[in-house]
Amino acid sequence: MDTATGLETRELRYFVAVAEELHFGRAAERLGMAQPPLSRAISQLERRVGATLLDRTSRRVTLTEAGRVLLEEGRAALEAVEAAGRRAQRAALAGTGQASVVLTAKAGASSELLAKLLDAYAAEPGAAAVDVHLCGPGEQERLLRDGRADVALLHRPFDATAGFDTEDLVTEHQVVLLPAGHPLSLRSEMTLAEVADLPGLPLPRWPRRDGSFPDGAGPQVRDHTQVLQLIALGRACAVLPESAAATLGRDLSAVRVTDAPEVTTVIAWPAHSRSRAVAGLVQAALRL
Amino acid sequence: MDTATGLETRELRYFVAVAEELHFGRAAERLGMAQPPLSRAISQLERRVGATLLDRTSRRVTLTEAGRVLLEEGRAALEAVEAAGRRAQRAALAGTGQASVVLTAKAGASSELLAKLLDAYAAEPGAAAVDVHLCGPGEQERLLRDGRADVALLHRPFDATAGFDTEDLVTEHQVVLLPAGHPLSLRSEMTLAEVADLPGLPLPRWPRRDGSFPDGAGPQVRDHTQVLQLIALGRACAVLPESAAATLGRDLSAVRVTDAPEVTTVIAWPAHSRSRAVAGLVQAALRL
DNA sequence: GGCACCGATACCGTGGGGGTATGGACACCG
DNA sequence: CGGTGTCCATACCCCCACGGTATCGGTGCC
Repeated sequence: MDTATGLETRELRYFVAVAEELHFGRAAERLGMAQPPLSRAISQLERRVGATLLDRTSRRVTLTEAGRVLLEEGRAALEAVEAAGRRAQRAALAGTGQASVVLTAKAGASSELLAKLLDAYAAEPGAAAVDVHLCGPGEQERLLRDGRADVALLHRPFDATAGFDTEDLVTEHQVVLLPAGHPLSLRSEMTLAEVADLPGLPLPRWPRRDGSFPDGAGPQVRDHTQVLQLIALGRACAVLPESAAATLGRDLSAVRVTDAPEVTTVIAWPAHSRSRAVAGLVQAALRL
Repeated sequence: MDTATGLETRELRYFVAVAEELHFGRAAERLGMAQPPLSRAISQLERRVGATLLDRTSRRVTLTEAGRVLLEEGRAALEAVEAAGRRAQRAALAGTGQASVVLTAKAGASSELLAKLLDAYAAEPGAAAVDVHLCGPGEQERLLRDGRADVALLHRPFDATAGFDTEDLVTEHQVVLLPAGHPLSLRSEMTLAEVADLPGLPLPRWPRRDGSFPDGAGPQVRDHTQVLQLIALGRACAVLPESAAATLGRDLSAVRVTDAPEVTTVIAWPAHSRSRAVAGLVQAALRL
C-alpha cells in the first residue's frame, strides 16, 4: 500500500478534463487532441493508481468514488504545480527590478486599508515593489493558490481562507446602502429581513465561482463600483461592510444592519510561504 | 507574464534532486539515470520557466533566487501530486471493505484521548474503518501532506499546523518526569532552568526533521517509550504534557513545570478535504 | 432492425527522453 | 606552468510512448 504512484501532471490534466466533461470526445477536443489517445491515457492512469476512476458505458460516463477523490485532489495538485512555476518565474523577474510581490484585493473593498498598508510597507527599509491585482469576488483565492498572487486581502466569512495562513486586521459591522433621500435612509438600524423586502430595491446578484449567476430579481453585478452606481440610480440596494460606505458621495446613504454577520478583513498568504517580502507586508499590516 | 508554465512532475522531481544535491552527478545517480539527460532536462525546465534556476560552474552549483523558490514550491507541489494519487488509491480500497481513513498520531502521546476518540467515532452510525498510523515526532505533518494519512492528532506548539484546518481539543500544562524516589520528585513545581540543571539527568535529544540529532549531552531518542524507559533507568528526565504522565507506573514521578509552554492537542486535516469520514472524526473529537 | 453515438482497439509515425562518447572549463598538484 | 582529475555541456543515436487515423463493438433510440 505504500506504492509511490508517480503521476505525471499531463495525466492529471487529462483526467480532470474528462472528469469535468464526463465525455471523452468533448474532453479530447478541449485538450486539443484526438479521443483515442485520451482513452488510453486514462486507462494507463487507472492502472497506475490501481483503481477504476470512471465507470463508462457507451452512453454515459460517471465518476467512481476514487475518481471523485482524484478530481478534487488532482485539481489542488495541478494548482500547486502551476503555482511553483509561476512563483519561480516571478522570483527571477524580481531581480531585474520588476515587481516582486503580487497582492490581490477585491476591487472596491477595503481600499482605504489597502492604501495605508501600501504606504506603511513602502516606508520600510528594503521594501520590495508591490504589484496590486484587483479582481472580482472569489477570484483571489484562486490567484493565491495557483501562484499568480503572493498575498491577499480577504473578507471573512465571504472568502474561503482554508489552507492559507491568515492574520485578522479589522472587524466591522455591515450597513445597507440606499439611494440618498430614500424614506428609510433616516432609520438608525434595520434587519436583513427588512432589507430583503425593500420595494423596488432588490439585492444585486454576484457571480458564483464558475461565473454563472444565481436566479433572482436583482441586477447582475461583477464589481463593487457597479453596485454603487446601481444604488445611486435607485435600482438596487446592497449590504456591505462599513468601510465600503466610508467614502460614499452625496447620492448614497447607509443604515446599520443589526443582524448581518460581522465582516473581518484578513491578510492571507500560502501556508508554506517563506518569502521575506510577504512577511514584511504582513508585519506592516499588523502595525496599522 | 500570464504564461501557463505547464511543468511536468518528472521535471520537478529532477530539479528537486539537483537542487538538494547541488551536484548533477550525484543527483543523476540518485534518480537512477545518467548525468547528460539530467543536464538537458534542467535546461529545458529553465527555458520553460523562463529563468535560470542554477548557477553552475564546473566546480560549484548554486541556487538562484528563482531556484530557491522553485525548490520550496516544487516540493509542496510534488507532495500534493503524491497525495492525490494515494488518496484516490485508498478511496478505491475503501469500497472493498478495507480501511478508508488513516489517522496518524505521535506514538505514546495523547493515547487516552485517541482511544476515546476511536470509541466515540466507531459508535456513530455509518462510521468508516479507521486505520491508526503511529509515528515519530514531526512525521505526521508529512504523512498528511503526501496523502498517506487523512487526519492527524498534532501538538501545538511542537508540530507545524500551517496549511491544515484544525480544531483545538485539549490544552494542558507540562510536567517533568523524574525517576521515582528522586529527591526533587517531592517538589510541587519546578522551572525549566531547574530542569536543565538536574545533575546526571540530561534532557533527551529528539531527531530533527531530516533525521539528524542536535548536539548535546542527553541520550538520543526517537520514541516516547524510549524516553520513559530511560527515565525509569535514572538516565534522563523529560518535560512532557501532563497526559503523557497520566499512566505512569511506580518507577516514575511527575512535577509540574511552571514556565514551560502549554501544549494544545489539535485534530488536523488537509484544508481542502471534503471527506465525510474525516468530518465525522472531527465531530466526534469535538464532542469528547 | 437500422442508425447514430461513443468509447475501446489496432496500427503507425514521430518527437523526445534516455543512453554513450566526448568536449571544454576549472581547480589542484607537482 | 603543464598535467591531471573533476564536473557540467554538447553531440549523436536509439527506442519508447505519445498522439494521430481507421475501425470495431456496444448501446440507446426512432
